[in-house]
Amino acid sequence: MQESNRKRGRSSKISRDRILEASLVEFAENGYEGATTASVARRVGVTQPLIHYHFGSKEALWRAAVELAFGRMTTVLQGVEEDVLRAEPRDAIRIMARRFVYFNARYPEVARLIISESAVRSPRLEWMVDKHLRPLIRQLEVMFKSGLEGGILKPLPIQSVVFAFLGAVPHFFDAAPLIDLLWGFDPLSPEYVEAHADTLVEMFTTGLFRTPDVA
Amino acid sequence: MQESNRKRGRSSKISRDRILEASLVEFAENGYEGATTASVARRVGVTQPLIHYHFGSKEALWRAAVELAFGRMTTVLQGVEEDVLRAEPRDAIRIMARRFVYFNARYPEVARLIISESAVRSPRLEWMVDKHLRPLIRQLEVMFKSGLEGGILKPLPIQSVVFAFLGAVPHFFDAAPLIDLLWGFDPLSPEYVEAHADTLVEMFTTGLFRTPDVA
DNA sequence: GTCTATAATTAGATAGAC
DNA sequence: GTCTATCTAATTATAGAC
Repeated sequence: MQESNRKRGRSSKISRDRILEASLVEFAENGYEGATTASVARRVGVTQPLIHYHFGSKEALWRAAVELAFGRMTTVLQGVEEDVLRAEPRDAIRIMARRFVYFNARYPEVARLIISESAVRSPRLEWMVDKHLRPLIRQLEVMFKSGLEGGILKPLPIQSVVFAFLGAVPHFFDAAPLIDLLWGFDPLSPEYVEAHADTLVEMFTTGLFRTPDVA
Repeated sequence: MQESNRKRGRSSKISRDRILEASLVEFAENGYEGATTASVARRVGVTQPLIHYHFGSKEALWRAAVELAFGRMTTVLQGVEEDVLRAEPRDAIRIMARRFVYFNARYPEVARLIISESAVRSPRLEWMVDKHLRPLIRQLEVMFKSGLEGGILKPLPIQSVVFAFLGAVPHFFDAAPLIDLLWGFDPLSPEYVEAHADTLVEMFTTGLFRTPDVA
């Protein structure tokens, strides 16, 4: 730990980290094309060329931000697996879902960063999928299949289930400004995070209908 | 109807419409900041100043694209209401959900355009919410409440339910390039649209678990 | 490691010819 | 209604001082 000059506007030992952190938010909010290195620099309080000193190019900065995002996500997912082993299968799935909700509440930029790149086929998307997303999804598929074989989950196409979940969970958190305008509350505050976790678990496990209503 | 010179690369009576249509896709794919008027012009095959002739500014073009998007959405939602009146309540909800899936498969840009603006509070977002989104959400709330009072739906917080649904449905379609990279199929093709509708209706009404499993 | 200065490119927007 | 030409501001990136 080097105790030095921080919070002085300009100059700081840890400015590389702060640039990286700010870039994650910037890329998540505006997408790759919409993000600017000048805006990242302004968030941190440094000059724009400093970003090139630390990262070389805008694209390299974006890659570093993606690494940071997926690093956080896999950390959380690995923590989940231990709990899963100890729990009754149905509860294991509930625990996993809740963890994913908490993760997205804590780091709403991560899912948003991924989603912002996913509508256009680009070398960036291909790199992100090959290096980070595909392995993660394969892991999810394994867990889903064991749920199927254990007779716990209905035989539904995993691709639809996965994308429904990946769409449903983070949207509540990364649309915080929209939710504030519509209803005047902050979805990132603890009570709403908890409520969203409860609601999603209920919805995805046993549905919205009161009576089972088997067709 | 003026029958004139179309499909000639440059010059066309209906180029205003084609610019508008292309801008909707451009804004949806890249977000407002990431979108460029030059790119819209290139999509259509006209020059960039022509956009300013027809729409005045980039922001006015964006507003026109939003009007187009919400016009399509409300058209579909009004069509739903007639069916709803004729159907058994539980089926009415299923029909509505299916329609929303079909709509998003047909026009994946609409939801994406909304979502791309919803992470940052801006005058644009405020305008979109006041003029278009709030009325639509209020309509949804009315339907949700009647489902509650009819004893059909579980008493869950509507905000979480709405955003889960608004996140889950379109993501499968606007992430088509990502899905192609992961699994090699096109979610916009009819069989996958149908499968996604089936899966979402099943998930949101009676859940993913095979046995009801009431806690 | 961080700055100032600046080059090269691209953005949104206007003027004016056809 | 559409184009060419062009202005100004903003963008990524580099050079060089401290």
